[in-house]
Amino acid sequence: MSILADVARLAGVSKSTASRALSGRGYVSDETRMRVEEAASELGYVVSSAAASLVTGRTRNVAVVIPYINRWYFAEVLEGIEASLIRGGYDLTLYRLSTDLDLRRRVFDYFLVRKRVDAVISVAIDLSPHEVQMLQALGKPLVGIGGRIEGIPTLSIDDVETARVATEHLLSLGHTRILHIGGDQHEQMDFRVHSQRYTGFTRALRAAGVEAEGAFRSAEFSIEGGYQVGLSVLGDPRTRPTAIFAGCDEIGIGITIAARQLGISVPHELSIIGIDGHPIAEMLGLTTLAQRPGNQGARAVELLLSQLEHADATPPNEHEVLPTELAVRTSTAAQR
Amino acid sequence: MSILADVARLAGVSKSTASRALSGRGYVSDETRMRVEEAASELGYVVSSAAASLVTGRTRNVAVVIPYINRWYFAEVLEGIEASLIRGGYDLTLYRLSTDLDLRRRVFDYFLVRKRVDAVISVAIDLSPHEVQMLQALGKPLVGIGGRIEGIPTLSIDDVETARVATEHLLSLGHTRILHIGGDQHEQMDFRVHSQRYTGFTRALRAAGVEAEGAFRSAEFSIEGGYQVGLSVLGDPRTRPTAIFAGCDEIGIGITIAARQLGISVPHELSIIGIDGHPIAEMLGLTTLAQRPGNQGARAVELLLSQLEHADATPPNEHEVLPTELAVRTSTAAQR
DNA sequence: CTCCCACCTGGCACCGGTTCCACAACGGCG
DNA sequence: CGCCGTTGTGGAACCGGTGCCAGGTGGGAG
Repeated sequence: MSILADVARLAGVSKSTASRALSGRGYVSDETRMRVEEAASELGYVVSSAAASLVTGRTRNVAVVIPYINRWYFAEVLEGIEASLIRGGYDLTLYRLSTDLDLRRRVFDYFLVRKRVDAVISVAIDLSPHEVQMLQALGKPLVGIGGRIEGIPTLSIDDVETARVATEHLLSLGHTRILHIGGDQHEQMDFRVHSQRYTGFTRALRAAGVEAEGAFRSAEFSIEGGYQVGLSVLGDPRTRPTAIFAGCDEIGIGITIAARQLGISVPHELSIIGIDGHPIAEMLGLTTLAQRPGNQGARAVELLLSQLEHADATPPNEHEVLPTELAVRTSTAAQR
Repeated sequence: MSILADVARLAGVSKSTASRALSGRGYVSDETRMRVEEAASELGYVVSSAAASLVTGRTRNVAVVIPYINRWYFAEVLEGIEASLIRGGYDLTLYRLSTDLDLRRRVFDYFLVRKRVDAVISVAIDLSPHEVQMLQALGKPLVGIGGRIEGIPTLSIDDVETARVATEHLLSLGHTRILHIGGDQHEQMDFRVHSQRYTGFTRALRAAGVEAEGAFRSAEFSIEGGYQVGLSVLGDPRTRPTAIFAGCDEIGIGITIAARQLGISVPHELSIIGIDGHPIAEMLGLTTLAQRPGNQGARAVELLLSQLEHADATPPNEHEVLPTELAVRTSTAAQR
């Protein structure tokens, strides 16, 4: 394991010149630079990032805190973040925060706070003012994905509006017996995504003069969750809705599978719409309001790096609303 | 941002005593330790991991290189790794290696090699001897998941045997027109998982005296991939197989959906078996050979940490075979 | 011709911990 | 009573880079 001093010696220059040559900062003649580079590659030299970050205070490492990995939306966001960071020469340190509050505290108090990371991206986690303040006190830029957080730049889709548009699509097809199968209001994710989508749903119904009472069933935010609730809800033809607005595509997919299993024809007997843009939704012809989680991740990195690269620019502590697009496929049709 | 010297001053002790008190190494009187701890928490002190790892040479950070995030098996492995690492007080730095060879080189040459990580877990990536040697030369313990790698401890299921058992299950039910829908042999993942499962398949057929010629179709390793190939393969009732061995549960799920769509009754007209233990497989009643990817990740961490914690123990450069368990559900039945 | 500036290089202090070593106090044992 | 081992503490040398500053060149402007 060779160190900078070895490289300098082999190249016949001083440590500082070797450092300049390799990092590209400051004046070095082309000839010297080449000699140093040669020496470095001959010795298989690589900088010690610990030493570098000790003196510069920068680690070129970004933390991502995220509640799930094995769910489509989160995995997509993560992939988007990872790809962008690596392209920018940054490492990505992953913290999965479960519902374990104790772990959450540990991650914040112990892991994030050590000067290991330059910045933090939090996905679908509603940071408390105290957590935000703590990270900001450390001078760490912070970007949130999935909902608003006071005082830091965040980005997300407009959940209320997206749900409203989805519901309106069903209403415009003449449906009035519409059921919303969404996430549990109590065990919801941090940003109240569930209740926001529910709000959009009821808002659309009310605007159309349709009764919202009893038009909601909760399900786990997964294909299995949608499937189970789908089976139970679609079983009785007398109480069966003519259209379902699923809180996410995974639920919608589960419902679709349940409907097929029960011999309920989609869209003739039942219309289904979801939110997300999941590839399986496309495969099944599920109408949806598509978002691009990968792009959200990439955008978050972009915001972060711009803060990191020129610290002068005051951070745009704004909430950025990302678009969703209605993709009408074959799971929704006019009410017969 | 307070540093150790501040804490020492506030506690009225020297830097070295403060360091000992906080790290728990060496002699410190209980009373002094308490004073130091108090001072530290009063100042909100946290160690600079850069400074610490500069002198100790340990970073308490493990790299994970993985080809996918948004696939069930990989996400499960990743979750298992993450949970175990955080419990052991280690950070996890994530590198997603796509098929981009250039990126792969960069990750190895540039990212992994900087003294940022203490160890590396490689998931479903067949490291070249050169890559192994490079990491070992840096003294970094290395564990592989998903297949054998010469010279380092690895763990995986026995793909050949698992596929053989799956096929045998179909054979034992009296099926002879069995199709294997698996991954593309050419575009396969690194460990030749696809060809190994194919080998197990043909081996079982041969042992039963069944012709293997033409009994294979390739699909993308995903639900959509299985669905598409399923549609094309199941369309013509005259050439339709009576049983399908899917290369993974995701393919099996896709085939199941395709079969339902075509009105083919499972298991009466078609038996389907997969490999993995995907939750949707369970939901659909898909018979499978279940593995526990999360446990594989946890086990890998265990191997790694034992190497890290007591460097004396020579690494057990062995391949550990993890079990798969036949879970017979409702997608397989005797040939009529 | 002088002055200034852009270019190039080396010396050295520093980042913030860890750890080795020296030293001191104290108790137990022969 | 002297010696030794255990315990407790402080001083100082690191770890391996970065970057400031000083010093030295050479060329163009005044």
